[in-house]
Amino acid sequence: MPVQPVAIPEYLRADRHLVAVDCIIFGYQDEDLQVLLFPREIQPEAGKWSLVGGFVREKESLDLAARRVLDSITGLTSIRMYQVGAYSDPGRDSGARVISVAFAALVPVDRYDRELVREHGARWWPVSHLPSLIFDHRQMTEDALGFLQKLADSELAGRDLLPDRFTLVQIRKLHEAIFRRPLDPGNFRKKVLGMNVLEKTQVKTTAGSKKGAFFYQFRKGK
Amino acid sequence: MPVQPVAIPEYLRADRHLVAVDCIIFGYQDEDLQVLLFPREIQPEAGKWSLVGGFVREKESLDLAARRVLDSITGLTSIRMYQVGAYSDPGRDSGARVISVAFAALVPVDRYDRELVREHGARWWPVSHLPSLIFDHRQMTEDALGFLQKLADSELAGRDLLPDRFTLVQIRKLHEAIFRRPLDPGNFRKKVLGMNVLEKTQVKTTAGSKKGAFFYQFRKGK
DNA sequence: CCAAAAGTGTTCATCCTACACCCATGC
DNA sequence: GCATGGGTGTAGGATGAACACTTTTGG
Repeated sequence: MPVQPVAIPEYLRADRHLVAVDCIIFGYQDEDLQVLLFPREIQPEAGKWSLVGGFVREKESLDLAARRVLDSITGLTSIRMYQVGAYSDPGRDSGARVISVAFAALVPVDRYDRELVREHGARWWPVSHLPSLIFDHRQMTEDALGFLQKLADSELAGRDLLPDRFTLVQIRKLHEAIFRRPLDPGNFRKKVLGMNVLEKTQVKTTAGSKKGAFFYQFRKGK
Repeated sequence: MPVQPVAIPEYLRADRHLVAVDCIIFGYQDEDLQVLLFPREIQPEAGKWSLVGGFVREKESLDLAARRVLDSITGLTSIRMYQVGAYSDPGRDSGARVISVAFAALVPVDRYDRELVREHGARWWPVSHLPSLIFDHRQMTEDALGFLQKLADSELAGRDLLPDRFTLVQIRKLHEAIFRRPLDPGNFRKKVLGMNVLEKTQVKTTAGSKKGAFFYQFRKGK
C-alpha cells in the first residue's frame, strides 16, 4: 500500500477509506436497453452478478478511474461518463467499508471488444429483467436509469451509443427503450429536430422500410 | 489511524484515501441568499475563506458526516441535506490527495447557534458577492446553487429554512434570491398553491403591508 | 394496387408569462 | 382618498399529446 507524503497533522489523523467506482454500462440491442453485468471475481459474493467496478488509485480522479474500468472491460475509450452519485453506507459492501461512486455510460454494442468481455464472463441483461445484484448495485442501476432519462429529455442521449449515422426511427427506438414506453413517431421527430443537434445527410437506407429513411448525424459543434 | 480488519487480498492491496465532505450552507437574509463561510483553520491555506468540511470517519456514511459537520457548526439537526457531487481531482487539495463530496443545506438564519458560529469566525456571504475561496469550493458552491434551482423548480425549496409559518411573499422573495431574478407575484402564487404542498392558516400578519397577508405552512404529509 | 414504414400537418389541452385589475387598510 | 402591497382574472405564446393524413416503394 503506497503511502502518500502528508506532513499536516489534521490530514494524518483522519481515517482513510477504500474508494471504488462502479460503472453502469448501458447498451442497446434487440430494441431494448441493456446493462453489462459480471460474475463477481473476488470474495465475498464471488460469482454473483455485479456491476463492473474497481478501486480508485492513489493519484487518479474518479472520472479517470471510471474510464479505466470501462476501457479495461470493453476496450472503449472516449465514451462520455456521467457521475450518478456516491454510495457510502458503512455496511453496503460486506467485504469491507468501501465508498463507491457510480458512473453511467452508453456504449455502442457493435464496437466494444467482445473478446475482453467474454474473458470476464460478462453478459448483457435487459434493464427490465435484471438478475439479483450484489450490494446496492440494483439501486445504483435504477438511479443511473433515472439520470439517463433526465439526460435524454434535456439533450438527447445516445451520441456515444449509436452508429455515426442513424435514422430517426433508430434514435426513437433507443429513447423508447430508455423511457420504457412508446413515443409518438411524429412528435418525437419534431422535438428532436427542434433541438437542433442533428443534421440530415443525403444518404437513405431501405433497411427498415420500402420507402427508405434518411440517415442523420450529430452536429460537430456540440 | 485505526485499521479496519480486512481479510480479502483484493481489498487489502487497494489504495486508501482521505475522504471529506464539504457543506454549502445556504441561509436567507436581507432578501438575499447567503452562504456560510469559514476562515480555514488548518494548513495549507489557513485563514482563507472556505466551506465547512470534515473528514469522513471509519464507520460513517457520507450523509452522516455531512450532518455531523452541519451540527457541529450550527447546532442544527434534522435539516435536509442534498448530495451535490463528488470532487476528486488529485490536485484539488494542496495539502494532500482528498476526495470530497459536496452537500447542500438550507438553514434558518434565525435559529442556528450563533455562539458556535462566532467561535469559528464564520461569516455569511451573499452568493452574488463571494470572496475568493480555497481549492474548488467556488465550483462546489456554483454547482450547489444549480442543484438548488432544480430543486426549487420541482418541489419548492425552503422548508427547513423558513419559519414554521410564512407568507407567500416571503417564500417568493426566497425563490427570487435562489433564481437571482424577480418572479411575477401572481404567477408564483398560482404555481406554488397548485403544487398542493402548502396550507393556509387563518392568521394574518400586517408586517409587510397594511392590508395584511395570510400565513401559510407546509403540509404535514410530505 | 396495397401494405407498411417514413414523414407532415392539425387540433386540443396545458402550462407559463405578462399584465391589468380589484381589495383592504393606515395614514 | 390615495398610496401600497396583497390577491385575482385573463389574454397570448410555447409546448406537448393524440391522431389524421400524405408519400414512397417492394411485392
